[in-house]
Amino acid sequence: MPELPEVETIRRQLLPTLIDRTIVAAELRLPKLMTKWGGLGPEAFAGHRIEGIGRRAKILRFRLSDGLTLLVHLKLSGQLVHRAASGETLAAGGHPMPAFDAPLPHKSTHLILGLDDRSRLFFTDVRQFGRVALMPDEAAEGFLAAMKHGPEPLGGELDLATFRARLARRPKPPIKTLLLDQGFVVGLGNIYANEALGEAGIAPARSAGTLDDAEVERLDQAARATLTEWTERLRRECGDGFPERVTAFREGMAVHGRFGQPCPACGSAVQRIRYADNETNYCARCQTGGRLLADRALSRLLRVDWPRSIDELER
DNA sequence: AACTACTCCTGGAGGC
DNA sequence: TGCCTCCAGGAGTAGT
Repeated sequence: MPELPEVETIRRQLLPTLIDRTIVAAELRLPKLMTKWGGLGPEAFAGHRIEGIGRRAKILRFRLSDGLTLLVHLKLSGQLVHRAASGETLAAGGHPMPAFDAPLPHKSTHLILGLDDRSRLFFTDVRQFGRVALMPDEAAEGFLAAMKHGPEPLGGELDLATFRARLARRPKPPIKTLLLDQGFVVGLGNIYANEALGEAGIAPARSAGTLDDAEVERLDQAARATLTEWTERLRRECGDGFPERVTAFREGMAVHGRFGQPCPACGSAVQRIRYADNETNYCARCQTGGRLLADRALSRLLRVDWPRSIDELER
């Protein structure tokens, strides 16, 4: 569930409470958490100070003293909670289950880092998809480079020319599939890809190559704007005391998770299709790009549930 | 080479 | 109440 806005928000939450803390102990309760990505074992944590927290794509990158890097990917259900010795939650983010104020460690807490002020950082992940790796800096750089991530949408790395050029290289796949591909552009997951397509008014099943110049420009704008706006919104929503809202907050979405509810723009029911292994919500009236028939033919192949109202829309 | 389908997991929701 | 099935959805990998 955590996509770029959530991961970026967690990074900002954790930074002030973890910076300059030294790790004094580590307890790894689920070995595969650290073996899937390779790197050093949990015994290598002790004695290293946290000097910074960065981010590449959806991966948190902790810079540790003595040339070590800690990589953390929350995947679908990972969560990080920083608790003071008193039990007070100092910072938290990621999947909101278990609740951020629940007793820790939880049965799904897989890694606990003890810090020099007796606070602790808990990594909890009920579905065990998350990954943690501790590596020398150069190894971490190589590891990240091998992932061949696309450009970062926040911070100016992605612009219209770049977006257009990358799109032109892959004209065939459905545009939604491209947006989800971290090699195309990083940061978008199912939620924000749905929202970006909604904002741009482009049907998710269209082949990328069918987008005209204006649509490409709208999508480029929408992708960056969606991620930027939600990052800011989460930051504001978090404020100083509501970290549980980092991922729980979903009010204000136009199409994602709103199957059957009225599209905020035109009022027709938000539709649902399934492909690329996930659920896509979109408004069939606003997001056609004038290619409704082509979309419908494609979507039959993709086991789409078309609404009865679609025939009315075509008239 | 370029896509798509499957896989990793478990808790919660909904049907009966 | 409880059992079953489905669903959530990042991303690596296997298959076509």
